[in-house]
Amino acid sequence: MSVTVRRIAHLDMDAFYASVELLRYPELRGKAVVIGGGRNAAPETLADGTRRFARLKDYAGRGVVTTSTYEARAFGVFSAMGMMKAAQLAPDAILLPTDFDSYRHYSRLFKAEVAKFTTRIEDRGIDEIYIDLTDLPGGAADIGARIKQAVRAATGLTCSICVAPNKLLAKIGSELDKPDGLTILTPDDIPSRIWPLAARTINGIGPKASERLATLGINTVGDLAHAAPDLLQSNFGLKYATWLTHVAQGVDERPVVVESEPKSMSRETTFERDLHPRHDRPALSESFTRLCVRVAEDLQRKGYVGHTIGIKLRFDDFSTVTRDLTLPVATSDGAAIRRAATECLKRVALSRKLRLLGVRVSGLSLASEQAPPLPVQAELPFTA
DNA sequence: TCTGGGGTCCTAGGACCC
DNA sequence: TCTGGGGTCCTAGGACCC
Repeated sequence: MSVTVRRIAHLDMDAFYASVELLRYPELRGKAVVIGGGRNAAPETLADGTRRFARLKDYAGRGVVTTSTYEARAFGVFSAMGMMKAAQLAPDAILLPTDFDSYRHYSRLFKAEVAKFTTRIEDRGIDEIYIDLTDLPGGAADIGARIKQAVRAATGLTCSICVAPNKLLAKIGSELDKPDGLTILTPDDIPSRIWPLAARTINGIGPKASERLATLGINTVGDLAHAAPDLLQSNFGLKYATWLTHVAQGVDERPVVVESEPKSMSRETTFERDLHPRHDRPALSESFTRLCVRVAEDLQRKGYVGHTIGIKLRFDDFSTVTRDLTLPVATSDGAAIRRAATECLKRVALSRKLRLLGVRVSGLSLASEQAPPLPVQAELPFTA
């Protein structure tokens, strides 16, 4: 019996959004730069051709940091942090608005470059991919170096790559030598390079699970590797406990998934101020319609219909509720989505101000593969 | 000066069907 | 007259990821 050892790479662009912005504004290289917030953060070009940038301390609003440069991270400013909190830590950091069109452009560029090596690529979002190198000739370090070089030549951007026997280890490894890293991990490296890391660094162990683990005295991956299976099972359930045991040993059999279909599409918005369900009804109603229209446009543009319509509400105390309704026929029509979403809305007690409103369509299928509508069934009379 | 927006997957109870 | 079991769909919530 022979088992093929896979060679899986994880490629992660370094501080991706911030790095794209530095291509456009090279004068910001070496400075603390934070990406986030809205239109008003756009730099202004002065009469002498120099640009004036907004500062983090000028920001007011409810946004979060999307990305920051390594210089800004030195101040403790990281992704997902509230902008107002970030402004306290680094008031003089440069603030730039997010420009998703640019990031998508560079995302396509780097993925196209990697696709010249192999099409065995799993898309993991705008700035990272898994690559199955198993069938490529040559050494892992050599292939990794050539991919990095190609990405850099095509985009001017650096990335970090790890080649490992599976996705779990490759993902962890790509963080180990960031930025511009190239890491090779083998099973022999697990005790020395993986076990010292915080359990939280494993993809799938989030804030809740790591906190729970900490109460059990499990802080590192090594602690997890040596934990009693019974202890894990009684705290996390059989399925998650089994998974924890495997990942601590570096075991992960998940394949690189090259193609997948979307399961849901949604649009949501956080209001600049909390809205009162009655007093602000016109504004809420307009926002609600707009979300339905936008999600309908998304579906139509991508050629999907969905048969479950859902809403999401977040209240001023940050509590969140969802409601959904499954329709007999899948749709991508804005008015139909709005009608179903309105039915969902009727099932929520609106006793608090609203912070967020969202609309989601799930149970997607390709519009082109839809069954033709059923003929209208003649109503059968009751027979005596 | 708390906490975005777009997703996936899992769990769990109840309805409903065979 | 006392209580099957398996399967799937629907709904709500939550953890987690980028």
